Amino acid sequence: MSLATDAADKPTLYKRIRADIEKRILTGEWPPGHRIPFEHELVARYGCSRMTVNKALSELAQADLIERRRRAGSFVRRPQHQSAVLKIADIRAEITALGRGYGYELISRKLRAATAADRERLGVKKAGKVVSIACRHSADNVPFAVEDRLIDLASVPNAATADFSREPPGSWLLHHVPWTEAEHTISAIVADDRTAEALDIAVGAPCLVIDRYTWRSARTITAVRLLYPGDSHRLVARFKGG
Amino acid sequence: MSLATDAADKPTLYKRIRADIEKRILTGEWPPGHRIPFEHELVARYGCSRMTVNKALSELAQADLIERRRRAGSFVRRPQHQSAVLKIADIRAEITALGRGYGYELISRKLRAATAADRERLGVKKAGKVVSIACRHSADNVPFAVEDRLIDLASVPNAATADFSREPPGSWLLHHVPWTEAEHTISAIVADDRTAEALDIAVGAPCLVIDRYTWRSARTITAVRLLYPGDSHRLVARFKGG
DNA sequence: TACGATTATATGTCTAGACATATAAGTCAA
DNA sequence: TTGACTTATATGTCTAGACATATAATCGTA
Repeated sequence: MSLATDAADKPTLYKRIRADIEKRILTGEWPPGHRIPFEHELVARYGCSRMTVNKALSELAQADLIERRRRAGSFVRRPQHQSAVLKIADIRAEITALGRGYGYELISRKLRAATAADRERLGVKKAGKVVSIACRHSADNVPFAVEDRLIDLASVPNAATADFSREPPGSWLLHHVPWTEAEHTISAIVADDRTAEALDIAVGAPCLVIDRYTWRSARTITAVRLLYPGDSHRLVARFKGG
Repeated sequence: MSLATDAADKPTLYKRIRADIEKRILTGEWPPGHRIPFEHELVARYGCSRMTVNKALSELAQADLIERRRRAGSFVRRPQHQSAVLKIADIRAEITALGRGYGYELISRKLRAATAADRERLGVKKAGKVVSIACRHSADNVPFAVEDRLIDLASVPNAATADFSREPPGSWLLHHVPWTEAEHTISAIVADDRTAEALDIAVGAPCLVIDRYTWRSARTITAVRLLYPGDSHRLVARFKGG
């Protein structure tokens, strides 16, 4: 029988079933489109109840490894190369995680009625007030990134009185705004005069640009543009698991 | 009772429980760290069995929205701003999705014993054979990206005989290699002479660089570097759900 | 042959229990 | 006060059933 052949750390049964199937998919033994055994077959093979194999298969389905179709069975999905998880850390956390000294400097902070450009950038229609912030992050006193941010006060009223001279707006928002969705756009530019000076790099040096729009259930919260020296900063995105 | 008050499309009970909790987290009513009701409390509230609420909570845990701790309860996790889903499409699919004409051109293909540099790039120790490919993708006859790829023949032996003069190696691999993991590193550079010529842009223009390493259960499959004109190409990463 | 109705079946959801297990919290002794 | 021991409890896993439901396959009819 297949019980307890390698039960060194004794994983639970449904996890073993899940791992067994995952392995066959990973090795290519069961290629995309392959129909994996029916629940009742797995029940027979593992000698357990249907709920147990159902739990294993449900998790595989939730992780997009298999697709389940009523009456037809469960099928291996084709790999989705295009989907990767990108970890864009809070800058302060990122720098301290690297064991380097974090520095922050507020360059400007303005409270104003939203201009047409502001409204377009935030994707809102109604007029309202915004806070515009420019600041700089540094690691061991070397410029790390410059930030240009707009906060919609209609969504985050107490940002009007927050003290951004000490706390970076990203960290402040992280701790004061509950749950958010965000969209990041990544591109590359070359440094103009102002950027080059702020980042202490040469004019014409490559910069990585992250534009991030954050909202909560259709309410825009903030729009931010981050500029990093392109030759020293890298973003890592990992596909599926790990 | 709470049954069927808005059962327009009649979602199942466990899904309704999950949605209810998700909503409270999203709105901030239950902030990060908040302990959500115990299973037995939800059982009482919804008048169902524990397995049903357990299924709802398990899925929320699998989606990283909550954290479950034995004896302590289940807690709302803090939003992970840094985690975003980046969709890096197959280039051909991306271009055709834009409604533009896809063009592909093989620049060079070499089969050789892995050099020390190849081995380092692939992250393998043993000597073996590799295929080195350079090619160019274009949209409506305008250069879209240049690709520089290395395939480990120890992992993908039939890549030795694949015809990459017609089919891009990315598409070929997608259809011939079962399931993979990948890591993407995104950075910015300025175009050197060779890159500028290949992409038909000016020397010194910004380029977005994607380095992708693909493997399957610790076996390296391929390493690829993609160079895009930085001012025209953008990567979009969306955070959590949607 | 084409189409509509029927049937068989695999998954979807749910129950009312059970025992296992990690651990927060309380208890007691050094 | 501190550390070791005990206990209570919430989650983790599992069972042996049940009925619901979507749909592939079959059958019958035009």
